[in-house]
Amino acid sequence: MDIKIKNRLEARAKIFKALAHPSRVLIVEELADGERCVCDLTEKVGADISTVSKHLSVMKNAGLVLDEKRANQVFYRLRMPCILKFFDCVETVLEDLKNE
Amino acid sequence: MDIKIKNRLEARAKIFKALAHPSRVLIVEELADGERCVCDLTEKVGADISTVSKHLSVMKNAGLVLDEKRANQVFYRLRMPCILKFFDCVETVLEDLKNE
DNA sequence: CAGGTATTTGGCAAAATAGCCAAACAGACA
DNA sequence: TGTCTGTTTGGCTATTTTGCCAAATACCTG
Repeated sequence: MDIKIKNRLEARAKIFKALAHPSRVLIVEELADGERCVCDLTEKVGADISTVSKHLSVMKNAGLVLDEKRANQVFYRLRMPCILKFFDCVETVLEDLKNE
Repeated sequence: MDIKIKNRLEARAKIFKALAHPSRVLIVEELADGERCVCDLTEKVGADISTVSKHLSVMKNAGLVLDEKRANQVFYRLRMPCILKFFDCVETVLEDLKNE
């Protein structure tokens, strides 16, 4: 397969991968309301802080979130508002599945 | 965490997982043009037909595609047109990343 | 029914991902 | 500087995912 096409497919898949975990979905939902520090997200997710930090790193690496250090806290926020529209679509899919 | 919330997060993550692989991204792109038989998709993807069949099974299980057997071929098609809007959004994300 | 094509399934090995702990780091502030 | 808080990184094991082959299945056609 053409290397260029392959790269494009991998780039797209990387973004979906960054969303393909329940904790990361929760993180996106939280960030939809505005920025959050790692500590807030850790509490919500209910996992070890190192685990949450690694999730955030995956999401940052995929371009889904931005981070900003202020004092000794790091705040994350959604980089792409359109991500939220994904979620509406997913909701539609799920509703549709329920009505079978 | 509330079991209900957990189920919702997992349901959403399942859909993203079904998109989180380069071959499956390619399959969605192909199906955007209309239904395809497994043999067509196998040729495009360039993997073993059993591999492609398993990818399709993941996607079907997540509710992304529908299958229909006609004669001795199985045709797959996108179940949710809004999935394609996902892709537009992803494209925006990628463009944005490029311009850094 | 026999043989052919198209697809799915079982099984296994390789690769990728997840999650915890402990250790390292960074910044604030006495 | 020493210590405290918040975060990231390294390292390890456990789990999940991927992809091939071989075998099973489904349907058509002679």
